[in-house]
Amino acid sequence: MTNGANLNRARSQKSQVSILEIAQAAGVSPATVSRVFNRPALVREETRERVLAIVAEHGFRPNRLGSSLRSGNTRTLGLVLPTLSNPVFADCFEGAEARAAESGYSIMTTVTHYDPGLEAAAVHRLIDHRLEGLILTVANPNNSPILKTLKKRGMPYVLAYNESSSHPCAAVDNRRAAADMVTHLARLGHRQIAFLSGPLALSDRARSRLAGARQQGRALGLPPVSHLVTPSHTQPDRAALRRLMAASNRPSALFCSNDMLATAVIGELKALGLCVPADMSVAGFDGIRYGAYMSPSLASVEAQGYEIGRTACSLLLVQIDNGVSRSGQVPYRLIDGGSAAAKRS
Amino acid sequence: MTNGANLNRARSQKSQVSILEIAQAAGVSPATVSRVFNRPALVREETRERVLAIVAEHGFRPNRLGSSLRSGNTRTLGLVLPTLSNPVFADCFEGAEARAAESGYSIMTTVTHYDPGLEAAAVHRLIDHRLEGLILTVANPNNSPILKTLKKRGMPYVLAYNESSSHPCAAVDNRRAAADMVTHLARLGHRQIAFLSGPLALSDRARSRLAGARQQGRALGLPPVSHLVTPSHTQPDRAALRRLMAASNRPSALFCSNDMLATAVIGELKALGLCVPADMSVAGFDGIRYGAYMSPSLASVEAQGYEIGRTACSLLLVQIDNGVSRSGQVPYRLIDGGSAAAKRS
DNA sequence: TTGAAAGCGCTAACAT
DNA sequence: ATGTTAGCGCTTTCAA
Repeated sequence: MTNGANLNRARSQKSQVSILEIAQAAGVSPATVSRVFNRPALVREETRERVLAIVAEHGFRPNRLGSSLRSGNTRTLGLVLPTLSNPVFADCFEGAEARAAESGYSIMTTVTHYDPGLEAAAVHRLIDHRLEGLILTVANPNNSPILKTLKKRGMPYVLAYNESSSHPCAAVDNRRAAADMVTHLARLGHRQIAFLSGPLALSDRARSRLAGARQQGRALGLPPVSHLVTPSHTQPDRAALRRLMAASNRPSALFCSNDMLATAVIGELKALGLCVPADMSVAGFDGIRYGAYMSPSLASVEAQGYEIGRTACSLLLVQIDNGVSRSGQVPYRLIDGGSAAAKRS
Repeated sequence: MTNGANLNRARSQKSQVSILEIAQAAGVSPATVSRVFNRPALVREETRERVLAIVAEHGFRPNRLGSSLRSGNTRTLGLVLPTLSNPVFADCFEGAEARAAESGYSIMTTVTHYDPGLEAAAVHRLIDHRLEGLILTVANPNNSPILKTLKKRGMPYVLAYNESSSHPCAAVDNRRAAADMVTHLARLGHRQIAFLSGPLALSDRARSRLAGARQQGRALGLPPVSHLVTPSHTQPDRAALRRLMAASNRPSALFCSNDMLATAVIGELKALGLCVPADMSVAGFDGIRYGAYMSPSLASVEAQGYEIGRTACSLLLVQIDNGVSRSGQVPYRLIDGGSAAAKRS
């Protein structure tokens, strides 16, 4: 450990070219070198070129730490997501990162695995790096200690996927989207529809989608949409699923709160010897690309993660720049996949 | 913009509790407060508690920028991957992040979309943040300007997925794994095997896998394994695929360099009216979880991304600590999926 | 066990 | 158009 520290010091001494050495070599003041990087227009072209020549010669790059400490901006954003294993969040990362890079920002990412305890620790680890803002998906925006902390610290943030009227966010209209899916299932002749999800306390998206599904069920005069809670957000509870299938008023369509769950449900149903969609229609939510390659292809609601990430990042950058915090709604689209088909008697 | 800058200043003034204010409030020197955070054992318990009380009262967290600038360590690692849309890389992120968090490190991630031009720019954006080390997947480690830069700067790094004898890396043995898949296909009765991939120049994994496949083909006395190059690493070239299928010595098995490509190939074959595996066996590489849910399930080689990420991060942390750079091999496992079945005549 | 003082690399006022 | 100076928040000798 001591040894390691020594090595580190040795290493960093090598790269001890600071703005000062560049200034001396170019025969100018450090301030001028700084200007060359930050306000090149203020420097006479000749001087600028002389400085840049020296800079190139040394392979010099200004140390952001010094700059950040002095000027207060780190050009770094934080991204806090439940997981990247779910492609919809991976896409969100890509959208956010692409937008951030366009404005010269880098992104520090962390995942919470839907664990509110981890959420807090992870966010603190990020905040300590003095990020300029945060994009995050929380369990529940109405009761999130983290959001309170951020507000108190005056740290700009935008929610992604979470919908909220009291916080800036980038999301799809989950209620309406879920309602549309129910309408779709009803058109296919389904009346007994069950909604499957993980614990609602850990995902307000699941809650909104369930609410939208139930509301639309009522509006269409269907029997109440039942709700099956599985411990995990991505894996169905085998026993519960079996009970559901054995019930007398067994549903003819399962609407799953996300595509990973829907995919796993289809797998389980097959394992139970049932055929999708002949014995049971299944629909998901998110529109992950793999859904299209499955057979039958997955019926779902496409909520483009890339656009959510990109929008959230744009909103965040505006907020950092102006202090104006707005929300944005991202469009969705029903995917008419083969996993949800006309009901057979 | 000016307005925005003012707002920013107003915001940051609020959080102007520095170690100095804490020191004054606790009646100690700033050095002591610093010790409470970094070497608590050196501080008398009573003093420590007094300081911690004040710290808690103010919700104070030390500014890492100051600390990093002074001490030289940012507790931040960089991660450079081709894309996170491919679940195998998303898993890699999760493995690396989990390991990093265990040691108090945060991760800055960027994606290159297999574009060597982007690669360089992205890495420079990261380096400027004075990361302590980098985990990266490059197009070709033997001829990568970035790796040269890193070496020159003395920045610790570990390759993920890339195999190399001259750079530290965490990867599976791609040649052997591909050879094993060819053996598997041969056992199923296939003799004419084609290998599909994107441009080899952009992925040394594809190159190693092709080499392993060809070598094993020869060893088993099969006809030469042909190679079909598609412009994208994840999407097959429809026309080329059609030509391949129409050829007189048409292969009976397609070995794709990764699962995303394999998935898309299966989709295309279906679109051509062909049945997998009856008309054509298809195998992939990576072992993404969705493969198990497809029907037929995807034959593949599982190379756990999570483990690759985790291993790479462990190796990197050792390197940062000791200066000792080692490589690690991650095990793989053949997945006997239904998409590759016994050859029918 | 604690404090005083210097300075990490940079930029922003202010001065010229 | 450029230089001078001070200091961002912290840690690290060195001294007491």
